[in-house]
Amino acid sequence: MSLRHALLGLLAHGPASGYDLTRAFDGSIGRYAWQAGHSRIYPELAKMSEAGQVVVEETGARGRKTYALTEAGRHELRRWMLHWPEQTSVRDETVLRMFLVQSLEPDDARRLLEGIAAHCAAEIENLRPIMEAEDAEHTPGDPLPFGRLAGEYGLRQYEAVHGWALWSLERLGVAAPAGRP
Amino acid sequence: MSLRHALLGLLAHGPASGYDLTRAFDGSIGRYAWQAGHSRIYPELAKMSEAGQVVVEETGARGRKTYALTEAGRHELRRWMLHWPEQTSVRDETVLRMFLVQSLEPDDARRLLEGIAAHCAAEIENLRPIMEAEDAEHTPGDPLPFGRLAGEYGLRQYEAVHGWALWSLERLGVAAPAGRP
DNA sequence: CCCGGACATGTCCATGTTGACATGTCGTCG
DNA sequence: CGACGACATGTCAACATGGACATGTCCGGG
Repeated sequence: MSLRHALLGLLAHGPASGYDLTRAFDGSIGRYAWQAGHSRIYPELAKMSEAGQVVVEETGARGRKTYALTEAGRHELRRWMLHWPEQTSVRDETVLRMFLVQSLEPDDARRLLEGIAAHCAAEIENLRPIMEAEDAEHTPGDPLPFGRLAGEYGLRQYEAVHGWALWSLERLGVAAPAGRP
Repeated sequence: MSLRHALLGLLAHGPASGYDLTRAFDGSIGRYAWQAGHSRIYPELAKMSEAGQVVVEETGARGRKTYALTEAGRHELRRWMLHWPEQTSVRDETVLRMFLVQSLEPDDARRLLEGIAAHCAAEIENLRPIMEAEDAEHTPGDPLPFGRLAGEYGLRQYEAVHGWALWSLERLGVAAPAGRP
């Protein structure tokens, strides 16, 4: 049921077409939070329209339909954001792999953790300059660029995983290539 | 397709029945990594058995079937663990909410972030003593208890989210209850 | 000895999701 | 002016999933 809320949330910062929303899911939201292809987005927008949560604000060239939130839609988004259920839905392949590291032979585990650490380090190198550039352009007092919080979240996530991988290597007792007694 | 790998990974540290595996999913793996109920687990075990990745090692009381990994199963688990696809499957309601914080009115966003920070702080309070107790019991040199790495991951995750929520409150300019000029 | 709760396995259906198929338009570059 | 790539929307079949339904067993306490 969360696809609907993802769409409501994306529409909250301005009207968009199904195509625009599809591209949004190609970005970090699809990478870290929730995946969706156009084949689910178009029918869901239609259902949301039926439910009165969005309206077709404008019909443009090539059949483009620009959707906008209604009051009901905004209300439903707010309700969902502020009302967290006890158990939320999670399905994350990456985290699953981390839970299962200990099912590997120590040698494989070491290689995997080293790979994770390297990958995180690379992503951090990649993300940090983007965030810093965004902050440099930003006038204090202005609203933050949409996605700035999400970007920071991603960065801190990578830092946490990086730290975890290094800690795990040490705890597995295979991280001392320089050799200790 | 990852349910299969979750089951293979759980079976890697010892034979278990469908019932045992169901209970494993009630724990932290189901909370942070991958959810599954018994209605999916039993059929999946049957299919895995057909595929030769597991075998019924023992049939006990009450129709209990204890499954064990085969060589093929272990091989498939290893393949999956070491071979990461470019795009992994993610669907996380909590992260989605974090991505959409900026779609709320500033006042709602503040309340939400404060709630997140408080929740994380509570979970950290809860988890840290468990980890410390486990470490105190642990003899250096022995293999780590299964799940120790996962627990550490959860702890660091909460710490990261906690830090992010506080940072976000500050960046939104609503975090100075003591008042600055 | 009987009852309740934990143990234990399964099926079924409505809904959610993925990937392939299908169709057509607009703008631009050669 | 023709081809190509990006824009744009949709459907459908196969598969995954979650929750309800269904069934039966073992064990300990009253």
